[in-house]
Amino acid sequence: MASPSFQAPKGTRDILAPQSTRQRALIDLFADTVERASYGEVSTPIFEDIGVFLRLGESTDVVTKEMYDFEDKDGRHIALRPELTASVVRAYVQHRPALPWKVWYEGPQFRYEKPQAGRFRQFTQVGIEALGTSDPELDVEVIWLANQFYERLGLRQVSLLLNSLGDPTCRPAYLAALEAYFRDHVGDLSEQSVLTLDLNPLRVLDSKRPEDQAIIDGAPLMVDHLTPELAEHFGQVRAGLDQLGVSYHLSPRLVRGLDYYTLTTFEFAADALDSAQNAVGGGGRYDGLAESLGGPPTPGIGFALGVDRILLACDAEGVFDAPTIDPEVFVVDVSGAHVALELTADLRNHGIRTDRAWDNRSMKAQMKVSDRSNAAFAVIIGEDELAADSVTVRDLRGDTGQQLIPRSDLVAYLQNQLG
RNA sequence: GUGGCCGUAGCUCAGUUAGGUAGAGCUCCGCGUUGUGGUCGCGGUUGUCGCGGGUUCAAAUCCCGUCGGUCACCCCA
Repeated sequence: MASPSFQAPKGTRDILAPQSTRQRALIDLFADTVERASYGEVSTPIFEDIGVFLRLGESTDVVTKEMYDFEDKDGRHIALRPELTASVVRAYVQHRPALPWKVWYEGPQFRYEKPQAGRFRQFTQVGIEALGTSDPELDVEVIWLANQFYERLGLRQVSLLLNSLGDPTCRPAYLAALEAYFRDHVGDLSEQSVLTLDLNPLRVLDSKRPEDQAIIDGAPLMVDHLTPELAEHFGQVRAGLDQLGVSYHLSPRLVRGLDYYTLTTFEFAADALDSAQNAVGGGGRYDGLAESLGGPPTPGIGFALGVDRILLACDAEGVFDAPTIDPEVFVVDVSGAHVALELTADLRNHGIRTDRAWDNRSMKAQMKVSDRSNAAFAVIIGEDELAADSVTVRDLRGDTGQQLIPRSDLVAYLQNQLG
């Protein structure tokens, strides 16, 4: 070990196979799920003008404490994206695609947090956003898609929490009532929650401190303060979910971390995870966001799902194994004539996953490596085979033994054997 | 950001309580087969004991700092 020794920065990880293969398979499954519903992929920059993210809210840690921001060489104030909804809405405002605009995304995001299980400084999310209609059936489609994705992964212990957060016509009155209530009980609240109360009374509802629970349980609820129109919207969302057989728990104290959310709000919790970070997805409406980013008033709804946490949940439930990338065939060449070079190329060109040994090692050593590769067959070339323009194919898994195959028949023979 | 626990070979870990110049299993490499793996037997390689200071005749072991991991709060996906 030489003097400078480096490791991946705090809160970041190198993801090696088979985990990387598994993550890609998860993203492929997500893409398949949402592309069936006509969501197209959108790919936005990993960094943005910091102003894009400042619209997310002044009372959220994601914006105030956790952004990676810096000035570039021309003095632009840049931030690594801490989430993707703002970037997508920025792209919408910039390009003005036809409405409704339905998109999906995947990619890394960055938050300067203290790492713990299921929480990283660089983490991957997949998600969708749909802009351009307030139709409650769109809310249902969005929630159903997330639910569908969890089901296709094989997860069974994911529960959906549902709430409505109102909108600017009715939330201020509710916030005033909520704050007044907490002020009346400020002596019994935890110190943390008193601080939170000054920033955003709504977020006090999210406290997990035991001493706050009794007070939170008695707090006024947003759902009781919705305007008739919004109550109707929420009712239609619930009716739609019922119609599709999507089960959910009404969670009148559910709030979200980012300030842009309105109306329908939801979160998915992995019950198989016993850690504190068991939220594997969340989302909702954000009907004012496009306007705040300089666009026309445009309703929108979407969700983001945490890939790392979903994979932890898959581990906990023992589902969604990594697909294999083991070779089907392993080439052992002791001919001294560099046959492996063209043989592997030939097999790969015919779509057969093929690996080989290196360094001119002994046959014994090469056979050992071929066994370890999990390949089904070893293709062996020595001097005898070379002279006969043939190869020996050895069955490494079954009991077929081995046989001499003419070189010209090899591909067909293997394709037949491999099914 | 606050607090608890942890950091020894590639991996999993013992050794830390009562300081005395580093161990096990697995992996890996070779041999037992002169062209054949998986089982078995034999032999072998690998560590600045996370890093930096300090105490001591002597530190993996005690002290301080630091980096990293982990758990809870917080935050959130």
